Amino acid sequence: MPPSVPLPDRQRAGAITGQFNRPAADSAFLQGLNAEQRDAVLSTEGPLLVLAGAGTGKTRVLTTRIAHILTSRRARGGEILSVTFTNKAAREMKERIAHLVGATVEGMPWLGTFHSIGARILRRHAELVGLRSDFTILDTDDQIRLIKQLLEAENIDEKRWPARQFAGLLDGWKNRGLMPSDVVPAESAFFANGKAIKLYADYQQRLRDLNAADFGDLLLLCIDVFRQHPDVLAEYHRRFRYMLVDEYQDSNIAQYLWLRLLAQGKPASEANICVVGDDDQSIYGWRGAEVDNILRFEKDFPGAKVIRLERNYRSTANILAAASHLIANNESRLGKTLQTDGGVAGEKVGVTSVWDSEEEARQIGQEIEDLQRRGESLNSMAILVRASFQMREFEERFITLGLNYRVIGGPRFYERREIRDALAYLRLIANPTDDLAFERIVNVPKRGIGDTTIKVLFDTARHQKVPMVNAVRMLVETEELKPKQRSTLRGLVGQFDDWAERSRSVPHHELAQQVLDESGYTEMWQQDKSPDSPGRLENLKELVRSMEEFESLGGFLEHIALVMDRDSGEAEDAVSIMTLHSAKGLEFDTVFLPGWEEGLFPHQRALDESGRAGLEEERRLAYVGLTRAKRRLRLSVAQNRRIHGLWQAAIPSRFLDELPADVVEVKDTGSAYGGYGYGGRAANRFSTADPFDSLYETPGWQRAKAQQANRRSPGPTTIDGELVARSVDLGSGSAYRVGDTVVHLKFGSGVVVAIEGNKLSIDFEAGRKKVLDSFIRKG
DNA sequence: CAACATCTACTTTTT
DNA sequence: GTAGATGTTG
Repeated sequence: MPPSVPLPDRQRAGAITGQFNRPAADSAFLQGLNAEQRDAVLSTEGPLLVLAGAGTGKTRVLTTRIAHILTSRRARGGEILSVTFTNKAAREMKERIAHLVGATVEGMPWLGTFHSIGARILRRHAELVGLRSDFTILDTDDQIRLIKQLLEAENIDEKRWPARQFAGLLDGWKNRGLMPSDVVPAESAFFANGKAIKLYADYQQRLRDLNAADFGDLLLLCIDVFRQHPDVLAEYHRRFRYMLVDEYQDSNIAQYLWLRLLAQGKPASEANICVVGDDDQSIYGWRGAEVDNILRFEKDFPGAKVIRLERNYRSTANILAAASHLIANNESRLGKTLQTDGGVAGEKVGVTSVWDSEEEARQIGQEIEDLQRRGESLNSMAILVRASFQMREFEERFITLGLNYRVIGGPRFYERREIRDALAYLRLIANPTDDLAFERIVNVPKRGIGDTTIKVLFDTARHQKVPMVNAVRMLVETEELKPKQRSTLRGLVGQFDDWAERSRSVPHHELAQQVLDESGYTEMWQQDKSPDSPGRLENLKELVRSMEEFESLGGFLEHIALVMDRDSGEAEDAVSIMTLHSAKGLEFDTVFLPGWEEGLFPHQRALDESGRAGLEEERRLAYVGLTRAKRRLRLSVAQNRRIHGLWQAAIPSRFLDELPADVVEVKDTGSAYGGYGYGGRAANRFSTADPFDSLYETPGWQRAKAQQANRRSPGPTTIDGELVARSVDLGSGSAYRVGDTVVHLKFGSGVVVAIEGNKLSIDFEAGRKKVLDSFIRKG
C-alpha cells in the first residue's frame, strides 16, 4: 500500500475513508485487471486520457481507480469529483464503488451527473447570480410555456416562430457556454428577425424573477460564478484533489469549460484529471457534444498520459469483426483496434430481409420464442431501435404473443402529465412564488378560471412586480374580477395557506396525499373515463409512495427534477426494447437490430442536417448497437415501411454493405416479393433489385465517397479568442446540378429543378417531387 | 368558459 | 395513424 498522503484538516469527508486499514485491499482490486487497466487505475497523478473501446472494462477501471484513491488514502470521498452523463451511470458507479470498498457511498457527495453536481454547486452560491438557494429547476415543459409568454409579450407570431424552435436555439447557446452577451448577432438573425438575443436576455431575467434555472443554467451559471469569483473557484480547487469524467466524448463545450475551470487549480500538466471515453461511441453530437473535446485533451493537458483499452471482453470474434469493420468507414476517429480476448468466433451475424415492419416483429418474436425454448432468458435479449416509433410494432406483437417485454426510456415518470400537475401543487406549497407552477394548476382540476381571468392575474402580477399568488391576494379584495372567480380564487389561496401551514407538522408524503384529495385532483381522474386514467391514478400513488424515501419536500423536489429516472424493475424476465441511444453502456447475449434501412438508419434527418458528420455519427450509433451483443446479433431490413402513414419502399442501409461478408449470414424468410430481397444474389449484397444495385456503387455511397474529398468546415468555435472545439463537418455539396436529367427508382426519369442540400426537387412525369439524392442517379 | 369537432403536424436521439 | 393544438359552438 502506498504511503498515505497527509490530509489537511478539512471538513468531514464522510464515512468511507475511515474504514480502510486493510493493507491487502489494493491488490485485491487489481486482481483480474489486465496490464492497461491496471495502469489506468494506478496512474493517479497527472492528467490521464483513457481511450476505452466498447466492452473493454471502462466502468471497472473508473470504479477501481476511485477505490484505489480512497484506500490508498490519497483523498477522501468528499475530495473526489466524479462526473457522469446519466443518472444510471452514476448509480452504477456508486454501487460498484460501495461493493469494492465495502462501504456506503455517503462519503462521495461529488459523484453524480454534470447537472446534479452543477445544481449542487450553484445552490451554494446562488446569490452570486441573482438567485436564492432554493431556486426551482425548470424542465422543458415549463421552459416552453415561459418562452411562449415571452413571444406573446414581444408580439411575435408563434406560428411563424415556434417556441420549440427558440428553445432549441437557447439550448444550443447554453451548450456552448454562451451568455446572452456572448451570442453573435448573426446567430440571432435566424429567429424572429433578429430578436433572439433580446429574447434570450429577457428569458434569463424572467428566470431570475421566478427564482428559477433551466437545465443549461445549472452549468452555465456555475461557469459564470467561477469566472466572476475566483475565490469561490479556488475553494473548489482546494476541495477537489482528483477529478474523473466518464463518457468524455459526450461532453459539450459548457461542460468542457466547467471542467477546465475546475481543473485550473494546478498547472495543466499536473492536474489530477482522468477522462475516459471512446470517440467511436460519440452519439450525442446533435445535442452539442463535441467529440473534439476528447481529441484535444492532450493539448489541454500537456504531457497527459494516454492509455488505450483495446481488449474486448464482451463479444464474440464475429460480432467484433462486424463492428470493427463498420466503424473503420469513419474518417474522424482516433483509431483503435478492438481485439477479442482469444474468444470464440461464435455464431455469424444474421441479416434478415423482411417484407415490412409487421413481419419484422413477427420474425423477431418467433426467434425470441425459439431462444426461450432453448433455455435462454428474456433478460438476456434486447431489441434496439433507431427511433422510438419502431417500438410500437414490437409491443403489439409481443402482447399478442404474451411475451414479456419492457420498454426502457420512453417518457419519464416525472414527465407524465399527472405527475407534473401534482408536482406543481407541491412546488407551489414549497415556494409560493413559483408562478409557472401556479399557472399550471390554477384551473386543474377545472375551477372556472379561464384564459381571461388568468390574463388579468398575470398582468397584475407583472405590473405590481409580485408573484401571481400575491396578485391573487390583492385582486380578491377588489371588484376587478367577477364574484364567481373571486370566491374561487379566494378559496384556492386559502387552501394553499392551509397546506403550507400543515407542511410544518405533517410528513410530506401524507401532505401530498391530502393535497391531491382536497384539491379535487384525485377526483378529477376518478371521474375521467379515458382508458389511461386508472394508470394515472396508479402513478399518483406511486409518486406519494416514492416521497416517503426523502427527508423533506425540498429534497424530494430536487431529486425529481434531476435524478428521477425510471429504474425499471429487473425482477421479471422480460425482453428489453429501447433505442440505440439508451442502450449505450449495456450488454446483452442476444441483440436484435431492426430497421436497417436508408432514411431510418442512417436517419435521413441526421444526413440532411449534418451531412457527412451526421452520417459518421449514425455509423457510430450502429457501432454502439453492434457492440452491445455478447453472443448473438440479428439485423433486419424491411423492404417497405410506413412513414407518416404512407407506405414507402425502403432501401437497405448502406451500413449493411459495410459489414464484412465472412461474418454475416443472410437469412431469407421466404417472403420476399417480386425481385426484392436476396434470393439468388451474392451473399453480401444488400441493395435491392434496383438498376443501380451493384455493391459499393449506390449513388449514396458514391456521394459519400466523393464528399470525403471536399471537406468544408464552418467557422470553428472560439472562446476568449482561443480555439475551443471544432466539429468535423464535411459539408453536403450535391453531385447534381439544376437541369440535370436523373433517374429515380420509383418515379422514372426527370429533370432537377432545385437543390437543397442533398434534397432535390425534380420534375418527373408524375409531377414535381422532393427526393433524396441517394435515391437517384444521373440519367 | 367549456366542450366538441376539426385540423394539423408530426415522428431521433435526452441531461 | 396519432396526439396535440386550434377554432367553433353552445
